[in-house]
Amino acid sequence: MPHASRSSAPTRASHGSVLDDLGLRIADGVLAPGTVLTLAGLEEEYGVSRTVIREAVRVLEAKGMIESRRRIGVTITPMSRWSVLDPVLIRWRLSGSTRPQQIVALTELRLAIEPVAARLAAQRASELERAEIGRLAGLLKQLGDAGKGDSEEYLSADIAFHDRILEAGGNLMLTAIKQPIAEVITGRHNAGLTPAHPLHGALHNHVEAATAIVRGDADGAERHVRGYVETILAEVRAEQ
Amino acid sequence: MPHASRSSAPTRASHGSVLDDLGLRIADGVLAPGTVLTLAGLEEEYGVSRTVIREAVRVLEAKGMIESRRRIGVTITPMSRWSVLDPVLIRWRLSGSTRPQQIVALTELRLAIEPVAARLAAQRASELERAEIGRLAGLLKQLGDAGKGDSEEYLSADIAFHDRILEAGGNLMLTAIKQPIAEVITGRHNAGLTPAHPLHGALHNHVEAATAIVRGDADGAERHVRGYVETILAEVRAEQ
DNA sequence: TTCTTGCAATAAGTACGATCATTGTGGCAA
DNA sequence: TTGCCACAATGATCGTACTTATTGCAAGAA
Repeated sequence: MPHASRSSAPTRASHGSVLDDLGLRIADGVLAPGTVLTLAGLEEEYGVSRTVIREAVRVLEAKGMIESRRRIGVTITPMSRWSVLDPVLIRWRLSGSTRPQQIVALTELRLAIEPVAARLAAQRASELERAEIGRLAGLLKQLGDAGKGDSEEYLSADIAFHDRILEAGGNLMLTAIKQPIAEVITGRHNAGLTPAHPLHGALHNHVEAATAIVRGDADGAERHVRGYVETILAEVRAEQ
Repeated sequence: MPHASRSSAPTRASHGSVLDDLGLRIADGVLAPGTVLTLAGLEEEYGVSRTVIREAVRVLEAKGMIESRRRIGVTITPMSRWSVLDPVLIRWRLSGSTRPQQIVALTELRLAIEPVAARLAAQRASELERAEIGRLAGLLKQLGDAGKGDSEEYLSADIAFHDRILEAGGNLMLTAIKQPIAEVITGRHNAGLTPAHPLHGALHNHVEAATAIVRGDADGAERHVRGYVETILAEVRAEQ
């Protein structure tokens, strides 16, 4: 028996919602790899036209999540072929049941990317960028010392700090993980996982990293950024 | 006057070829950010139906390369919003006029990812994976010493070596860059940029990295992998 | 029995025309 | 000048029809 229609009322923004729902279900494993669907079935299930289903399927296919073959249908592909760095896919996986593992995987990715971005930033950042990174580090320190590590202000300064470093690295491939990182930071903040008084070592590393970037010390920048990402990684691994 | 049709003969595999051509033109800057197209115009230009154009547009939209708005048309978005880690987009950029910059950017990404993957591999790899990595390093050494650094055999062993390390790291987000890396390695090989006698230091680093992974020495693995990626980075920067 | 060949069924791929929905723009009135 | 409103442009969705590739199965040959 086919699934019941998921949208009793005529849905707005069909493409987006179908894509999002399908993507979520696949990313979360509800539709396991190997599962075979048909366009006709999806058409009925979502109560939308062929066009909408096809476009959603094409997008998912472009992300490597499904494979469409004549005479067979639409097959969910094994996770090893997914474009796991795709921002949208990362969001889907962060909102599914595998969120904890995703956060660890993403933090490992941060451990790879951020120190190198910091090194490049120390070499390439403009004066404006250096000043801004220094300013943000000072703000973080000030807020942290004042016991406001769990405030909205700290959160936005934290995100901005990491964003500016990634940007100052001057390599778009390194800045590409900005958004997922911001989402993880925000998620941890909203879950109450960021203490009012940040760990002294981590805060110190932030300030030192900024100082190193400002004065063009590539080794120092890399080392201190690695230092605080390792702190975060230890935390998220412990939380799992 | 609209462009002449690009396909006089009724094209096979319409979706793929339209997507590829459009993606290439955007990635290469032939269609610059800000350029506005219309579905009708594309339909006529490629001589295919709306269905095909729409699906290609959706996929490019999912990659952040274009934005489709009613009453306006389809606009090429600024590069800062592209999903530059998308394997297909990387391939497009590697085959366009910006190939040299892409190779440098990708190698900087390797400098971030591979050492961390090697560290994780030293901690997590299975016995089978360790053995395979050791075997491949031995093969590379043997071929390199024999002056076969420019052979097909060396090329495939080199790619396999890097792939196995990324896989053994056990983090899909780190393995995601396998394919682009392989393409760059292959491209440099085919361009005659890999010498028959590989640089002694680089070869040594490969062997030492493998040894470190085999014996579970995370620091050593990370250090030696970073060593040879830095060598490669210096080379590709010099080639630019 | 076993292998090849061809037919038929299936489901995706492509095409087309109609209609809906949104939104920028220009005109008109206050 | 300002603000409201109607119009038109264009993507979004729909439904249908036709095309093509793939696969399974059956019939026939070896």
